[in-house]
Amino acid sequence: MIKYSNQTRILTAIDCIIFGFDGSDYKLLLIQRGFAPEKEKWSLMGGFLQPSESLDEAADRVLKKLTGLENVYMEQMHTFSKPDRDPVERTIAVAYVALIDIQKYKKQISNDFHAHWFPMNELPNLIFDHEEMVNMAKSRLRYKAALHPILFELLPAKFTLPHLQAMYESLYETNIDKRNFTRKVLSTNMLVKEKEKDKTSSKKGAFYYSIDKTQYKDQFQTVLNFIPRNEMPNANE
Amino acid sequence: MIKYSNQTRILTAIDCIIFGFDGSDYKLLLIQRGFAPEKEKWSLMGGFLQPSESLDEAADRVLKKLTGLENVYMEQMHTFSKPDRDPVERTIAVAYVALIDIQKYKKQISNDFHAHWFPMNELPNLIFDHEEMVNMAKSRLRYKAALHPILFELLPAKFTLPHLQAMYESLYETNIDKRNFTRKVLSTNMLVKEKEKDKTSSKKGAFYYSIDKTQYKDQFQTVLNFIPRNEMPNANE
DNA sequence: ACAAAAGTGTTGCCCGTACACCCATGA
DNA sequence: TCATGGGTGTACGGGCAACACTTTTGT
Repeated sequence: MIKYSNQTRILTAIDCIIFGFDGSDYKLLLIQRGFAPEKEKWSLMGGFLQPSESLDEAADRVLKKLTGLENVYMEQMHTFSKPDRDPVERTIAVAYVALIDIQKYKKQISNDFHAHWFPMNELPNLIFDHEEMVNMAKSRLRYKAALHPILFELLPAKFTLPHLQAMYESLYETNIDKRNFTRKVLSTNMLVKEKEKDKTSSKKGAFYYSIDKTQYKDQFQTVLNFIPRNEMPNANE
Repeated sequence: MIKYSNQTRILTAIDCIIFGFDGSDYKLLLIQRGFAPEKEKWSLMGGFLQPSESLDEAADRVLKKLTGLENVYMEQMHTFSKPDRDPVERTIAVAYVALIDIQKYKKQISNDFHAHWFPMNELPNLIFDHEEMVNMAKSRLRYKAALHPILFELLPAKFTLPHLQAMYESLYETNIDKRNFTRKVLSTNMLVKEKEKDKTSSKKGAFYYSIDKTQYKDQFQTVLNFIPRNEMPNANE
């Protein structure tokens, strides 16, 4: 087969920005690079695009290799391309953002990569342009979560309303009135009240809720309003 | 310098989805390919990423080559990567969306590419996965324009309120109450009323307005509400 | 004079916000 | 019994949508 002539072929990398929420803080899953350059420095989990796979497949593969998880919420964010972003040789990097239930991950931890969950405000220095990727991902998450129920992807199967609210309050660094928040969230019909309570964080105990997946899917695209108008973030682009 | 070993290097293309608005219809600028494969078929304007440029620079270069325009509103949309999307050899394509004032373009037309503006509902068949790109771009434009004053990028320096309203009505295929629309738009302080009128589309004539660029930049990130709630589009991802 | 498009105000309703007390339980 | 966090209702106000007539001017 004839090829395009006189064009430069370069490497394509995938990097995954993996968010989790532990009940009070957002965390990022980072690895310690096992190969040069920048060996042993902290980095996003990544890999190179292989000949027979699409970028989405590559991202799934990379995420699974690190966490063991499949069918995780993940979407392509942005492609980074500064000519000198990788000092070894020219590489463009397609960044993916994944939101995972931090509990699920804990069971599947693979130690091959020296992975570690870092709280968002205590991130180590990262290699290459990975900090830029993380900053963009944070800003996009804030933007998107203000409009769509995307943060639910970070929750375990059963969670409490205070837990959910803490997740929003932490992301927007604000306090939300719990009566208004509860009313808004429940009015979407996306939550199902369970019979059991979570007694780990109070004496009275807080009822567990779970997601009504049908409602969730139907309403995922809807523009919501869990965040008071004044606290709305800016677009990032 | 040492390179990464055993990894596949592939071509990276840039494709530009170029939107215009002629006063009543949205249009897309397409070219007739001058080289194989699919020679003479209609296609998005594109090119290959060169060794010393970033993707943004490549997109600017490609857009300028076709239209002569610089400093145009353009942003990276998505990277397409199906292994067989280009039959010649594996190529990933980074799609950029540009919004241009169709009047400006007319003066600068470059005939090298047999370019033509097609109305959005009369698009020809496109090569490769370019239709998928266009569909995603349409859907993202609808989403983003419902929240941010991005469509102003399509307007000439002076335009009328009926012109502006037609642009929104066409994109959302809906009728908007002109009293409510005017009030909302003017309340942003982004528009400056000019002294002259446009008499081409009515006997009475409609006042020209222009953009207050300071206000526009300040408010670009704000979440707006020109579109009635019921007509709000869905997210696309 | 009439046709065709531009311009302009008011009302009602709904949604979003502010706000404070009681409940359940373990220690 | 008391301390801790969970759960609930109301009233007010602003913003959004619905709605129709007058103005201008070219023909």
